[in-house]
Amino acid sequence: MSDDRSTEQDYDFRALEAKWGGSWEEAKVFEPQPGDTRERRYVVDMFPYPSGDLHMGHAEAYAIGDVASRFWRFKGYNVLHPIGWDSFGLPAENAAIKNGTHPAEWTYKNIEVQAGSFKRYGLSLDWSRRLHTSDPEFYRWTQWLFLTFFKKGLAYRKDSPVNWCPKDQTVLANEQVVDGACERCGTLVTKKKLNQWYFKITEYADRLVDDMDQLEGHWPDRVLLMQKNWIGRSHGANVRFALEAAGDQPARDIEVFTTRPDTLFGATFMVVAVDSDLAEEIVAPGQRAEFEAYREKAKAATEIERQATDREKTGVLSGRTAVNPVTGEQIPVWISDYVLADYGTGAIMAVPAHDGRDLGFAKAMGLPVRSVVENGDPDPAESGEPSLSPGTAKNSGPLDGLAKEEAIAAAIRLVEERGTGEGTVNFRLRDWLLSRQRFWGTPIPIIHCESCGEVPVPEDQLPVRLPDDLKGEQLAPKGESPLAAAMEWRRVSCPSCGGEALRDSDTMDTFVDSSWYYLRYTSPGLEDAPFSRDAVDEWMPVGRYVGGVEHAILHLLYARFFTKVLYDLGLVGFTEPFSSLLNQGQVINQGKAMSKSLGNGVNLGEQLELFGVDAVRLTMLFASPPEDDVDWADVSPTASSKFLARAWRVARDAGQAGAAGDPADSKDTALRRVTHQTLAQANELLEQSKFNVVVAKLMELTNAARKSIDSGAGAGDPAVREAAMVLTQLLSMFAPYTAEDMHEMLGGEGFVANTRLPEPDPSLLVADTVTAVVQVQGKVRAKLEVSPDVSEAELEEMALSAPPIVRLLEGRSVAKVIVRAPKLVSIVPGK
RNA sequence: GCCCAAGUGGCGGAAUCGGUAGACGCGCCGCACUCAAAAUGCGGUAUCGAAAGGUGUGUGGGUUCGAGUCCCACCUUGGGCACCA
Repeated sequence: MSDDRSTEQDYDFRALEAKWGGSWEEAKVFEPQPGDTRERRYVVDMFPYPSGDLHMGHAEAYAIGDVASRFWRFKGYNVLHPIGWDSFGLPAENAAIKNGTHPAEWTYKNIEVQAGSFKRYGLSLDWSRRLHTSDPEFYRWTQWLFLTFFKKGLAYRKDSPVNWCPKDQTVLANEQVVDGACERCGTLVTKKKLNQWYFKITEYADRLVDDMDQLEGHWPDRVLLMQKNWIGRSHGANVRFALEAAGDQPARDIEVFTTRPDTLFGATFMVVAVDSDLAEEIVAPGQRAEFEAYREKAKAATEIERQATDREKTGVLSGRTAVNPVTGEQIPVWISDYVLADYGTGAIMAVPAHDGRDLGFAKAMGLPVRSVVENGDPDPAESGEPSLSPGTAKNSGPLDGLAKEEAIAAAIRLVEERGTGEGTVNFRLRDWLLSRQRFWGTPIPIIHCESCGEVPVPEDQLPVRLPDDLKGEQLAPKGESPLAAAMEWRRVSCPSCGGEALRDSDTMDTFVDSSWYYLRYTSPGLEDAPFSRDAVDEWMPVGRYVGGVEHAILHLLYARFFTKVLYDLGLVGFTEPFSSLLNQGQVINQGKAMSKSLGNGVNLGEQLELFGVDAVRLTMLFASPPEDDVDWADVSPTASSKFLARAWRVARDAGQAGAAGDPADSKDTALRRVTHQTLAQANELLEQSKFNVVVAKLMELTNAARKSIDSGAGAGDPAVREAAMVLTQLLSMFAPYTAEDMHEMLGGEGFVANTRLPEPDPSLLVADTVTAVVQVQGKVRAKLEVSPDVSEAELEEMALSAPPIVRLLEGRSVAKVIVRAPKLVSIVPGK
């Protein structure tokens, strides 16, 4: 039994961090070099927002990206792994208002703090490509891209009721409204009619769904599913119902969208959304007073109330009658708030027998219910439950007897022949509202001219810079952008007619910035374009994109949309930006998200002080698979520290023993096997991002090497040296400081980060004996040590003659023997 | 309400294809070193049983020589969507 603490020199993470800190950046270890022709790989971590210093969540996310990046470097790829900051956004503005300063002050101060922490954290980043979205050199190109979209007709302005956050005093995208409240501050969102800028993302809805095929298996299934549901593509038909003339109101059509045209014969009334223009247009004079009262009531209901799906249905008669185009029946047209104005056409045909909501309304208003699907369900008119099971059409004239899918097709043909409708596709997705009435964002580069309308700022006048003399209170929200009041900044001459004109005073949603930042990394400092086509095509798509699931829809959908538009414009040669996505879990504490109010926050800086960078990184990665949450209360950075010290001592001892010679000559083939198997397994596990298992394998390798040093071949054996070197390389992905020191102690040249992983020796991957299991009736009854290339016949023979088996089978016949050489024999005894 | 994912020791978690369940670590127990402790090292640790042996991957069923893994139903937890016609 030996004690490996015998030398006075011992593991000291503080000394290591001091010794190796900054050396990688100085030596440009992680900067791709021009002219490097090796295959490229691109690793991007979702860039941080500069609020305060890095926290535990960052520590996990960036550790994950770092292992991926270092692994590819070890495999010999030319790897790009950049960093930047998502540095526009509200918190900077709120801080500026509070402190009477400009948002840039707070922003860039925080960025410097975070950059320092990133460097300390030992990440393999290329610092030369660093970007900040709030830099004019960056947002100049955000503006250029906006104008490019604008010229293509993909950016437009319209008046519409928008989500408005009364606290933040800004509009919100649909995606930023959660349960009727502002995603950021939790205030209940109200509707406000405003003139706003939109990106026409709906034009790409089909491709955003279809191109997910490319991502299947490379993105988490749930993210793809969430996007699919969010886009909400549904196939169906638009059907026009003739609205009869009444008084001096002329006849016209009401168009509805339905996914169930097969139930058209069961449409016994229609419903128009109360807040739609259509309701306003068609309501009969006699019903107007009642309608307006109802509309006021509906408006007063909060979004939460309106969305409660189980509340009693309400509505008023429009006083008008429509004609069911297939039955010729006259049916009443109702107005209700259960129909959405901004989905489909804002009006529906109601088939109460086969739709729960329509049935609820029919029951409330005493309207007829007619079943048109034969499916064995009880009659909804009596049961009060909608009949939803698939079946065959009935009471439906020409459709009778057809199964659901055929009936749908036949119904579409029917309305198409009669010119009263057609098959169509509808989406839940709405256009992306991108303008914000706030200061700290990319100014929208449009000039409004009385005579010329919306005029793009000429390219040579970009960027439209934010004024830097607005401070503190001047930035306070007033319901319109703080820029609106900066008349000196706004007043310009029209680029088209030279007359007096005003700049657009809104800024862009920061998701516009993050929709293309990963492209800019490929072309740092480029002055005449946002990125070079050659550079993006060389690096893109991103081979490993790491970030939280909270961006499953928003950011990732927008970035995919941008990429498709840029592809159509010929600016990039690919249609999907991120070919592989990894969602890391959260770092929590005691089963709950860390928060000030719970008082369970863990401070990253403190953890780094206590245990060191390497131990914290290792703890994060060993705790669980990267996509699972890490509960800091369940893990032990102390244990990581101990392991690192053990590993470090292995390298120290091997280094001090000064081993020389070919590992192939070592007698310690057991250790060599472990080394090469670890190498092979680590390769496979890293490919699958199973970092926690890789760490377990490294612990086993460390233990095996320790054993050889203490009670085997000894520290001077070349097999020990080999083990120590492989350990050092693999460990460097997780614990870069410790590993650089181990590399040096082992007499390695330069940085371990610059080495390549050796190929495992295939002859060492097969053991000289394997344990074969003998099962009787599925239970393990004997184990045999056999050669890995034992024949099936031999193995069967050995199994049947093994004493425990012979004993068990005494007096019984053998019905069947299944042999899977060399691992298993399964015996089925007869009666 | 609809859709999805996951349930494995005291804990975090392992387990290519259906083939020895519980790797690795934490915690705990014991031992060595020490005056003692810390640190370090070594050993043990699913469960019932003295042992032989039995039982065990949320529950109940099924397929199979063999199921943590596949199928069906259910329970629980987490997530997404939520009057989207």
